[in-house]
Amino acid sequence: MIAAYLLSDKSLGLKSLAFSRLGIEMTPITELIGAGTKQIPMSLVDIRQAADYACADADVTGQLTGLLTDELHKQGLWQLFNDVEMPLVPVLVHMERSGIALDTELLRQMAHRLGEQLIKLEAEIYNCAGHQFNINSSQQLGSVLFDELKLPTGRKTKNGYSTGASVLEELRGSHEIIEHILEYRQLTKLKSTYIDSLPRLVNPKTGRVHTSFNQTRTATGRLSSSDPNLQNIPVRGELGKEVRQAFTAPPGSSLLSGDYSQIDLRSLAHLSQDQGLLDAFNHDEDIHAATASRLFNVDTARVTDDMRRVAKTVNFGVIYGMSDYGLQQATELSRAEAAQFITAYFEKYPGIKKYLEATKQQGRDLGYVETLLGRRRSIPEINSPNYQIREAAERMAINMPVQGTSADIIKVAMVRLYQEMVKRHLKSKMLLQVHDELLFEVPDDELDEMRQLVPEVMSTALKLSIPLKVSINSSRSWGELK
DNA sequence: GCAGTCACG
DNA sequence: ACGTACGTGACTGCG
Repeated sequence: MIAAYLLSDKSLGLKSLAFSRLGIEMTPITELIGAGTKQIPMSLVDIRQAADYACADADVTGQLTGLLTDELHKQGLWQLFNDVEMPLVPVLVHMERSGIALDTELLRQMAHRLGEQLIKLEAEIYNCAGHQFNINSSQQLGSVLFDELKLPTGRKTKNGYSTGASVLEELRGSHEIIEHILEYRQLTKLKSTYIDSLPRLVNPKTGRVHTSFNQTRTATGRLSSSDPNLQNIPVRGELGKEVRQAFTAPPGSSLLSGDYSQIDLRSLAHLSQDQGLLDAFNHDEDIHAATASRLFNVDTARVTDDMRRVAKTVNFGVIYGMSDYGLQQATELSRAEAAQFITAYFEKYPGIKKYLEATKQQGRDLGYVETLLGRRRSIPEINSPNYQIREAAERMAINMPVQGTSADIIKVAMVRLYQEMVKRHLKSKMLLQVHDELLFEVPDDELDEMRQLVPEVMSTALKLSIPLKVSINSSRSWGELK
């Protein structure tokens, strides 16, 4: 763990660490195949040889421990490692081993229904095009839309026309085929990635779906989830919610979720100490409405839905280092209006502007940026002479401390909650983490206690300059949680 | 194995 | 003048 954590790049495994830190060359187990060699799966290796390799692994890991521990101390990262990341390991083990129950019958019904719908959609698309083609091929689709049907071309990719959803959205109304394609894309995505795949992944021994939570994979300190990814289960739209309904609690229990409200903007408020943002959260205001009121110079009560929508986009955009062009693309605004809104935003929140500038400056001076708990991201390209590379690096530098501080917070909450649940001998299980949400399986007789415990621990995980607000919901399925 | 696309926060 | 919002993972097509 210590080696993997310090150098989280996935290409830097034990083998390369052994070489760079200890000068030890570790040879993989290979066999000769023709002219080259091929790695043999461990399951097929002779047991004596496997033992030697296992001992070498343990030996090298032991030798690395001292070196890397020193380095963590020198970089001020020991506390984060020792008090957060290491205690998180058994929590993630528990979550992975627990798995989550899946209503495969519901998914099979959906698969059948969507299959029939897709056949009809295909026919309509072929009819519009005048011939059959592979709708899943963006190359073929681009040729149908832009060469044959002569629709106005938008962005291009390196291999041809872009046919992404944002391009198609702008073509909506110009031809009947566009809407069919958008629907086709949505249905095939959900069907192939979730509805058809998930039932195959139910473990026959446990009858549940078990993900892997990757602790050393991201540049910001977030977790990721893979095989299957349970952090990107659909939620938007009717169909999305229906997929989520297939994630269920067994009889006699419920699923319970604790969600941080606006955690990234709260992280930003704390990091920047911007007075306006702090005040808004301290008064528990609707943050997007509060921003709208400032941007449009109207009372909060007179903020319209449209004004709030723009403010929400700007609030998120700021966390990502958005440009006027980016804001224009994401809204109905013109480029000039978008630029005006960004200027206005920083005038109304001067603390945020100062903070973002200081963060970029730290990146330039030290070569890295950091979160509330000192987690670092190296930003070597922030001094690049190439405008494009440098700007991209600045956006990473702006975003990482915010996203990473939120990750710090929820990780601490997970460790504390798990330890408290063990201490109280609760049978409830922590199942999933989705960046600002924790999902639990809770026996009926523990529901009252967990509904109190989860928000209590989540909201006090770290003490910030503003309250951490947590919403709590329980239901028989993930899709019915609101 | 990469490119394009799209699901999530 | 440049290209254009951060972080992920999975699926399909294609060479």
